[in-house]
Amino acid sequence: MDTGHRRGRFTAASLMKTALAAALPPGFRSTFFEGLTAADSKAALAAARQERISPGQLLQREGEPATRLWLLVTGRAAAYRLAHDGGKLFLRWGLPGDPFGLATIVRAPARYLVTVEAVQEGSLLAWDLPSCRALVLRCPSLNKALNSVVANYLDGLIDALSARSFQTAEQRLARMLVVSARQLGRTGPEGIELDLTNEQLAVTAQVSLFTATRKLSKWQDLGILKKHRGKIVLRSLSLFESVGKDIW
Amino acid sequence: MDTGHRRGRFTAASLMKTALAAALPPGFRSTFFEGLTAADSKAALAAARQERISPGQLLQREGEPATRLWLLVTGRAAAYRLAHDGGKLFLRWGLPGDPFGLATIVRAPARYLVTVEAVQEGSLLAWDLPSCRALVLRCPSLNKALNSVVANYLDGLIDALSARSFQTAEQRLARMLVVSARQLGRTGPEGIELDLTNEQLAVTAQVSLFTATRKLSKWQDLGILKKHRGKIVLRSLSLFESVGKDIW
DNA sequence: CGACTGATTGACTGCCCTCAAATAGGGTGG
DNA sequence: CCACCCTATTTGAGGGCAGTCAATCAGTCG
Repeated sequence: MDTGHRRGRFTAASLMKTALAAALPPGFRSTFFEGLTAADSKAALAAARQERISPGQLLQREGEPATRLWLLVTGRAAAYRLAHDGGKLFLRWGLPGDPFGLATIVRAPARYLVTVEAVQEGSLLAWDLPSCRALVLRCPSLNKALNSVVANYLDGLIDALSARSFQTAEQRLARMLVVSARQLGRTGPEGIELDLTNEQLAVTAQVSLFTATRKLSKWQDLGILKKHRGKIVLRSLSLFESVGKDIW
Repeated sequence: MDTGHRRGRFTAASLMKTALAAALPPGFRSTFFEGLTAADSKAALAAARQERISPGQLLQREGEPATRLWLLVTGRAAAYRLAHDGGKLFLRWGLPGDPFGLATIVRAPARYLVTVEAVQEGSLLAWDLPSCRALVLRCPSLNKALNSVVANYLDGLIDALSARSFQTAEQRLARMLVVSARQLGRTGPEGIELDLTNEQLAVTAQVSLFTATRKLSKWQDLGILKKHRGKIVLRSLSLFESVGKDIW
């Protein structure tokens, strides 16, 4: 069990004493814990339950009563809303440290706003309803932190709506490449590597699979990116940033 | 000065004693005050400043430092985001009782997320930064209430994005007619009356002015609505509701 | 009776989606 | 190592929704 002494600002020795914390990856950080005292964080961790997740697994379903708050610990998740015909409206990626199920605390009546699905193997940390209530009672500052998180969602959503309304398919694709690269890109020898299939990119950029393929091919011909199966390598972000803006 | 004794749940006699409250329209209600004690509401009112507004006036500008929280008291406002080319991305209507400038409390650093413009004569009630801080200190429950409000914005935004992505121009128009009718419709002798120009409707439904005109004409020919200059009369909401859904 | 703003209609255009069909990568079992 | 399968990807042809542009008509107000 790797408990190496990293200098993550949150993995204080005190936390490492709990059994659960020992199972957390080293260097694990979450906006959710920022603003909580170490003691509060410890208490929160003690009340949480850990769980493994697999690709395709639904972590919460929109419309269902919100009964738990959870944190993605490892892996990747996707938040989307379902269309009536079963289509998926991609909203955002979930990465290690991202909180979900905020509706459990925030809304009344508490119902999940979105559907969240795991897209990689991983694990999460969950609090049931009684634990949530205890948590907010114990930490009033939590509400303010949540406000901030939700406000950021708002901002991102407005951006997405703006993109969908004013930008062309090509611009949305470029924008999504940049956004995704920032979130889930690794720096490799030839540029920024992204584990995304054409289809995933198409869904996230709100573009048909075919136009996504065409634009990617075009960009590959131009030499500003390289593709393999299920993987995209961007030579540089700035090129795509300039396409994503609608300044020209 | 009309101080008739309505049974609005908020216009308690105690509030009416303040000078400002006397200037409030009778029956005035706001989600913002729900969950505040009468004493807190009174204190809040005492700290507020009232202001008149006129059509076209910008009440807040996206990106600018958020320095005040305010409540629309009378009139109508529109919240939108600007595109780079000056185009407007309509987000929602503001009606009497609606709070704005929540970023002042919620975000750090505090910057307005959206631009808000008055579209009718009216008035607002504003709190400056010091008053805001005092208010949240005095009323911790405010944070929870704000959470709820912001979560509702989120929900509405996701719906809008969903509509923009999965629905046709016609469906979006029908949906927007329903949404607008609920918010600013009056019940008249021939149906629900809406003060909207074709252009306003087009902007709110994210449709070009011309397609809006065409669809409205079509619906008028079908006899399910009637138009005058700057005014639309819907015979019944249910017809448009069924168009708005994408069940068929 | 102009002047202005709002509404209408037609013709044209283009982005991007749909559908069909073929190709290629990557893993598996024989 | 090769045959095979399944999935990801590519490419072309065709079509439709809805946007742009231009011109005209119709209320309203001074």
